[in-house]
Amino acid sequence: MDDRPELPLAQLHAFAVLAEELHFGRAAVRLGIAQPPLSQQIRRLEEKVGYPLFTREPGRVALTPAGEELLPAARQALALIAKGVAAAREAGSGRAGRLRIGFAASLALTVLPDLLRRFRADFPAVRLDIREMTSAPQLSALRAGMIDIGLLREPPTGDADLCFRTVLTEPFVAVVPAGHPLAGQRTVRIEQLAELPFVLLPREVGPPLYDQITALCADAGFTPRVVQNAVEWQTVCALVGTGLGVSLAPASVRRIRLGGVAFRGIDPGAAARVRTRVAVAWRRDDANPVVSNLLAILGQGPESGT
Amino acid sequence: MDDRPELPLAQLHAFAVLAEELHFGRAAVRLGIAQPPLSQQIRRLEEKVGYPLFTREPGRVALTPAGEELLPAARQALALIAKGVAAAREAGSGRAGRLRIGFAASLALTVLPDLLRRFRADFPAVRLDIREMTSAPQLSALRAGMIDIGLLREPPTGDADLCFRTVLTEPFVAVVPAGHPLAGQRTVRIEQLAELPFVLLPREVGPPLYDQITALCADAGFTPRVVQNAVEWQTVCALVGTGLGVSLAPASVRRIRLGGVAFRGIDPGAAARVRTRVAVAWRRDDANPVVSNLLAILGQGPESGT
DNA sequence: GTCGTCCATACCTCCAGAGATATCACGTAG
DNA sequence: CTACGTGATATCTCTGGAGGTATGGACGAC
Repeated sequence: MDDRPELPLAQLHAFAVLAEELHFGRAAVRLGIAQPPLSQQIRRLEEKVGYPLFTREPGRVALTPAGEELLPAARQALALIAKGVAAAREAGSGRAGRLRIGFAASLALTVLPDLLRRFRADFPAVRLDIREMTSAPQLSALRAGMIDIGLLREPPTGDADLCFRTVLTEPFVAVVPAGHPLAGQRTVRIEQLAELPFVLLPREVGPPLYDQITALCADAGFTPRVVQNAVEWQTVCALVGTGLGVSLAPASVRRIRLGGVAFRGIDPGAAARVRTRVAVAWRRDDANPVVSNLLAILGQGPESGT
Repeated sequence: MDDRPELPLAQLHAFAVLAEELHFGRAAVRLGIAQPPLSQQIRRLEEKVGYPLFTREPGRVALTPAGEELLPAARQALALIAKGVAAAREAGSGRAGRLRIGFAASLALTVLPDLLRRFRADFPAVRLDIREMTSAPQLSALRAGMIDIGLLREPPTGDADLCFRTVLTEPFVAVVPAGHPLAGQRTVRIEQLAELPFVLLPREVGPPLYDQITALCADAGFTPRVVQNAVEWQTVCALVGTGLGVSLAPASVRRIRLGGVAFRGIDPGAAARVRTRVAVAWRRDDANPVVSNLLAILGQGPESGT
């Protein structure tokens, strides 16, 4: 069984104030109580400590050596607790604390910067830990409590522990070497990619997105011949730029500025209307108010004018 | 009016223990109470903070961000107060604290070392500030609260604010140059000093002692012709050693080992029975228990065998 | 399903202590 | 001397909260 401190904090506060004023009357006024209760508080405290803390010679109140020893401890403890409670309230309200965000690399150029900027504007005291992760690891990191927020593509549906909300949807674009004949067209039909070598993300990085891309090809009557994998879209585009092959990618890869690679819209038709979804993910039972605050900001929709 | 903290320290303790155990049952056992009261304590604390501090998912208790912020503050504050109270008790009992001692230089060779050694043996945690001061300044320093204990010669009587207790008495000795004819005698009669130049302390350093010495001379039928003042007995003896003159000094100056100076007892008679008193002085109203402890040690009398 | 674990809730007792007012005791200043 | 300032004491009220027991509800293990 632990030792139990039996000093009410209120008494220590009275003690600290009296130690400053060295005058029962004035100290009582500062405390907002009458003088006799203050005398009692101090007496009780002295009883608990076991030794007098003040000398009361008529006319002058002074600290005893024992009081001298207790005073700095009392002051520091009071300050610590006041600060601790304030910090806890900040954290409790979501105005402060920590938020660990995992994001897919391709989003570093689109939704992420805007989101971070707006969140930081509203909650400057929240420490943001952002780390780049592909989609599948985000889901397990969320479940393990390693991150609080995930930003990923093509969220799975019907997850028991996790919630998702779509942040934006975007169509696919064809990624072709700049020198390739297809780069000369304004738009590309998916069938035109049928015979070409493909550069794609490995399926494990994000199965739903991979499946969506292969489904696009299947609808066009072929199975893409993947000659090269890369775990980031930046790399995929760079490889396409070397002429290694072509790819199908979410439209936001257009933001990647690389020489030797061209992005072309998909030709009108069913395929052009297929869009990939970017979603935010969080634990369904996460009570962290910082998470709610971030979701609220996302809920306001993208800032107008940007 | 000051802000008044309204967190009982006991609740913070319960919080800290629960934060370690993360289990209401075990934490309650450690606190020595039943589980429901602990739940209530935590609930009350959460109400006062305004936000939940723990998440209670069935099977697992965990800290919320707010609890995470509060915990270190609570821990530190509890430790601080425990230490502060312990220190106050040490100081209150006189086992720790500070003691400022003023002492006459001539006592540095006699009562002071023994006293300090014995006091430190019993109260090793007390910080001793010792400073050399002549008698008169000791009295004002005591009254002003600059020192707590004085060690001086020939204390005044009937002081309203200060108390004195005689620590030892000692006879006077004649201090003569080693080469002087008087140094050849086993004892000296005071009359034999009548025509010789004197080296003495200035009267201001300790009027009663000075008056006592001149009274000795007056009883022997002469007024000493003082040719040189020195504020410390060490210096007086050194000057006597140079042949400048002779002196009458408390016997403990024999401890001063200097070449060229001889100490000789006073010849039997009334003068040989005159003794100077060394006393300890303290404020009558001083409640500092460290002072009482030192006086108690002095009260035991000098250690036998030394 | 049943049991066991674990925390919350409800309800009760009880008292320490916070607060107030009135008064006393003691010094000091006029 | 009286008046005032200051702190301690006496006495009362009242309530917050600490503690208990009994029980409920949710979940997990088997």
